Amino acid sequence: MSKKNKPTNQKEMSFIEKARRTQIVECAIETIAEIGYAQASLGQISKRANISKGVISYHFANKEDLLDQIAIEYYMAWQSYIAPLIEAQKSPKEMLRVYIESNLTFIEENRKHVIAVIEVVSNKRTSDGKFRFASDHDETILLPIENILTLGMQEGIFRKFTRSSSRVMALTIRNAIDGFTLELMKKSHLDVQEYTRELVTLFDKSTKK
Amino acid sequence: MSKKNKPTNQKEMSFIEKARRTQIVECAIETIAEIGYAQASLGQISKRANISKGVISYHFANKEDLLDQIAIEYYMAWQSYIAPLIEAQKSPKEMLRVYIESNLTFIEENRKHVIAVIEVVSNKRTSDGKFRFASDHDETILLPIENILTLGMQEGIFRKFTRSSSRVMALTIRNAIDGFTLELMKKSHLDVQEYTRELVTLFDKSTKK
Amino acid sequence: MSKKNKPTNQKEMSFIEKARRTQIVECAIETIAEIGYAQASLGQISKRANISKGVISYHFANKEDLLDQIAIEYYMAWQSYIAPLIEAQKSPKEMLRVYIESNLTFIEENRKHVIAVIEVVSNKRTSDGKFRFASDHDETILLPIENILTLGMQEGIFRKFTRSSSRVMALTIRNAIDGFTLELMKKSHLDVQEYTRELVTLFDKSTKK
Amino acid sequence: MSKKNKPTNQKEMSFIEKARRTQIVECAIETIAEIGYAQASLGQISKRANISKGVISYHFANKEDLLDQIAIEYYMAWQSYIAPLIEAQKSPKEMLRVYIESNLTFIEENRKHVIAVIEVVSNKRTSDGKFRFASDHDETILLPIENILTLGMQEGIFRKFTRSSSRVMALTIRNAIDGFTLELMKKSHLDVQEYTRELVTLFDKSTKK
DNA sequence: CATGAATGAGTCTTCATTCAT
DNA sequence: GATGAATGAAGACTCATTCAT
Repeated sequence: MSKKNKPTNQKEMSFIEKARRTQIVECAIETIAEIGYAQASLGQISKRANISKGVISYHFANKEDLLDQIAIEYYMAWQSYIAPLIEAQKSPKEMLRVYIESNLTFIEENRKHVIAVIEVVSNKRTSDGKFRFASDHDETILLPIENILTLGMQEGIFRKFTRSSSRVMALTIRNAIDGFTLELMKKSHLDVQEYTRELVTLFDKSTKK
Repeated sequence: MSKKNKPTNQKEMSFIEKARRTQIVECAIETIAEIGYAQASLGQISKRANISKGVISYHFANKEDLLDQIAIEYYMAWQSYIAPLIEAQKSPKEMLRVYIESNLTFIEENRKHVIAVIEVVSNKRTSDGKFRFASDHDETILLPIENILTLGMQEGIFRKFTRSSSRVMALTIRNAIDGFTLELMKKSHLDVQEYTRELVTLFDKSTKK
Repeated sequence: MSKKNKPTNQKEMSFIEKARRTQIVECAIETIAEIGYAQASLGQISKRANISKGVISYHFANKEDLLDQIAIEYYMAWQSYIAPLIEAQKSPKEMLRVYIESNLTFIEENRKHVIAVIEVVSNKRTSDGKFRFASDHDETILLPIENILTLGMQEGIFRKFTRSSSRVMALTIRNAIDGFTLELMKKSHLDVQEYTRELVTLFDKSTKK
Repeated sequence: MSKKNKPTNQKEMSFIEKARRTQIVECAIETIAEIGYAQASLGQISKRANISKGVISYHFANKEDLLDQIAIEYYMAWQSYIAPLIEAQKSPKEMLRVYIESNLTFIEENRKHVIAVIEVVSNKRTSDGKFRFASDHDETILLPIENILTLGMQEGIFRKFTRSSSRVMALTIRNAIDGFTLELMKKSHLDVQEYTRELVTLFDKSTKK
């Protein structure tokens, strides 16, 4: 069955098929993290995977399909790691702290994957030059943060946020987290604990009443 | 005389030479901003400049040279716009406010250039896969912010910052500013005034004693 | 036992084997007729047959073997449809009329198969670039027509034909019939009755004394 | 200037550009005639032209553009050879004779080109599997023949033709001529004079009153 | 100075074929 | 018998770079 028509339909995939795809995606992540998006050709990826170039084409409709998968898998792993930790918190303040902590922990433990996702996402444009993922990002990434802010405001713990100011706040938090990834790329011996503590303090202060 | 040996030595360039280079750099910026780093081939750039592909090769040692120039020119323009405004301020608090304000203003007025620089910098790696600009970034971009923070701390206006916490603070401020660019790419009708106000408030609170 | 050694030896084939081959050949015909010779990969054919690509390789020595089979089966079906109708005629004039009529009828009823055969035959070359089927064509396709012409000449019904002129006549008749197929491909609503009548008239006149 | 936007706009082409294109088109013709449409890759063509593969891509937007050019150039050469000869004739009967004669002569003198055109045209399909050139063919190739037939009928020299019967007649004439090309491919020592004479006789009889 | 032309390495993709299960 | 998986060669096309004019 061709992958052309249902590239992401995992329901009908055999176990071995899923394993292969996962392996290839992992190699793609490794490759992008190591040599960068621009240099990460299918040839480079297949070389690292010790497979023939054709295997990738066999399991993925095209390069875009493979690259998308990197983002999709990452998002799912991220989601299932972060969400329960947040939900376990009672106060918005704790939620925000845990959001920052868990994100940084997740990033540290999945360095290469995060790097690869960032490269893929930031290089992804539609044929008319517009960015893809733009609208997705707001709904799936920012909204949860904004919800925490709104909750904190309603409970009287956080300062007052308008629509627009909670959006800027959420963006800044997210940018701080994403920026941490880049910092981690440059300095692999970064003290994550400390970085986390500082960010928590910073946003604790900036959200306080 | 070929540019091979002295690609960035502007001293010996004739006026016409400089003009040509500037024109090409501008077209490169335009091109990258419009269609993205990956699609911005020398062919595309020369097409937008209405010149032959060879001209670029004549004036720049290679593509990398051209791309670097985008970052260099941007940094210089940025520097000469921001620096005097900061220096005109008396208190660290005002400096920080002006830093944020002037950066956002500068970005809004140079959208395409900023976008291009971000694409170039984030895709630039050395042949062994490491990021270039990494060390530059700390000294030229972060240090000035850290200096403001240190000053504010010494004057007793800002809270206490350790080496590491002022670094995280500076990074977060910078990430907020850079992130604003991306937001501006996605939503061109963004209210810059408002965004600026929110960021100033946010970092005012987070640096306060 | 692999088909490698006796790809066309139908004697030793089991019933199921024959059925499978027939099914695959039919799908190949369908595919070529629909998307053209160049696009008709084994993948496309197997997709239409709802079988795996490997099955084709299992039942046919190679792609060429499968393609040849299309021509062979067609020729046999054509032969057994046409021959008895011709033989049932008494006069050469009637034979010619029936030849034309029966060919056009056969073509109309086997559109896809004819199209596929034409595509296969016209794209088939030996490794040194020469056409295959070239010599076959003369003996199996043209000779029967020439025989009718000779007969008609001997009986004094047709005009005089030399070796060479009966060959040209036969070729022209055959070209008219094959050309009808192409016309049918372009205009599926062609009035076959009418087309037949015109051709019969045309060649009736051109063979008359 | 990219060939993408104006692949066939010959007005703006320099002399040297036209020469190169012509040379490449000629090599493409040679290649297709020799090894067939399916085997005629850009690599094969460039090899025969003793140029790098990239040169073809430089001068033609894509393979289709090159292949189309073969047909276009042929049609123009054919047109300018045939048309004046026909127009010089006074009676429809002579026109038909000259049409057949000049076509066969032209084909003999441009064997390879004709072969290439036939292969290109017969393999050309749109993305949905339909033939291209189909509608063109009727207007540019068949109409002129039909006009001769109509004229002959009006002058009382030819037998009566309805819309549909003149179409079939024209098709048959054209098929005879195109079929001659295939015959010439198979038997290069064909006596063209004789073939021509036979065809003229054949269609003379079949159009007579 | 500028250009058009050419190159050749490299990109993604397709495909006939093989093979272990 | 049948299949999914894998291969590797070949395909068209892109592009940074070089060079003669």
